[in-house]
Amino acid sequence: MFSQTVEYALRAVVFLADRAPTTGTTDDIAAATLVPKPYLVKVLQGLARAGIVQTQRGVGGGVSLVKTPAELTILEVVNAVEPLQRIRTCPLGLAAHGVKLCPLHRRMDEALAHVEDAFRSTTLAEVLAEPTTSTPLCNIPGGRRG
Amino acid sequence: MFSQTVEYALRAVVFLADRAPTTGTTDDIAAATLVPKPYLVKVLQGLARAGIVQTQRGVGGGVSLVKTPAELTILEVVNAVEPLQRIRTCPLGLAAHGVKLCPLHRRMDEALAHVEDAFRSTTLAEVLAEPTTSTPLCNIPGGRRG
DNA sequence: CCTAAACAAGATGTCAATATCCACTTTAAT
DNA sequence: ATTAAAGTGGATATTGACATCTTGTTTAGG
Repeated sequence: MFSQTVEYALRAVVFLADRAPTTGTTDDIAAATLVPKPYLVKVLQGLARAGIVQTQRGVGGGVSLVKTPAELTILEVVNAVEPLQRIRTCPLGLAAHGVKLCPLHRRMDEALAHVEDAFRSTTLAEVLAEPTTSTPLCNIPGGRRG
Repeated sequence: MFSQTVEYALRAVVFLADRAPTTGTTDDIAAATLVPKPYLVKVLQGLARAGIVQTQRGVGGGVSLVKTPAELTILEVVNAVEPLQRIRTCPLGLAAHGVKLCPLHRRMDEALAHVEDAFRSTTLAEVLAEPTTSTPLCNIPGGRRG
């Protein structure tokens, strides 16, 4: 349902949010998130182009969030790497049929809308602040759950 | 978000539900749903294996629903061709971390759960019965909306 | 200036989803 | 029996997501 790339982007952003406003190197992020580093680099470049993260080259450089975790929503991250595609016109694409969705596609789009809403109303800070009773599940060295 | 195959399967099933319990040939279905026929055939074979549709070979044969539209849910169709994959363990896959999800993946899974619930609680009959004020958007010749 | 750390970017490889093609089997009707 | 409609199943493109490789650019610090 959610692509690998979205999953990877979210992991990276959660990691960065956890140590915000400090920067992390791509090596740090790859190690913590278990994302293949060469691919992680591409994902991070996409996040940088979208203005989600900023990068600093050279010795002591790294990647950091542009916004604070409290200002950044899951939806922004998802849309940065792979825009959540709502159904806006009937996929059958019959021009004569106008823009209103048939009942089937209206239902499917409603499901998408729910996901979109849930993601829009959740900030990274909320994700990090959530009380967790279980053992750590995100591999953040030294993090609250790691 | 939803694959092409799921979209195609749903179109085909909606078409069949609209003319249930009459059968339709793959040519009929392909023409109405605008699904490439050779691929539609594969999708229908999957639906047949999953027990969603039944097929009849030979002259006068075709495809029809096994259940009535009132008994068949969108979720059954979706799961038949591409099971909706809930997140059951943290994708980081760290064995030592048990089975409870971290806050990030719990949120993602909640979104999936909402989609699953919406699909489970919607029958094909409900989709077809829905009042529609717009021009027809599913290309069902002679159908209520076509 | 020189070096090593660290990100950038384009080229390439891999694989599964999507889509098509073709030879075969089943079946109703004549 | 013969024929033509109609589904079956395996082999074969095609495409884009996922992943990797290699070379280049930026930058802090000595």
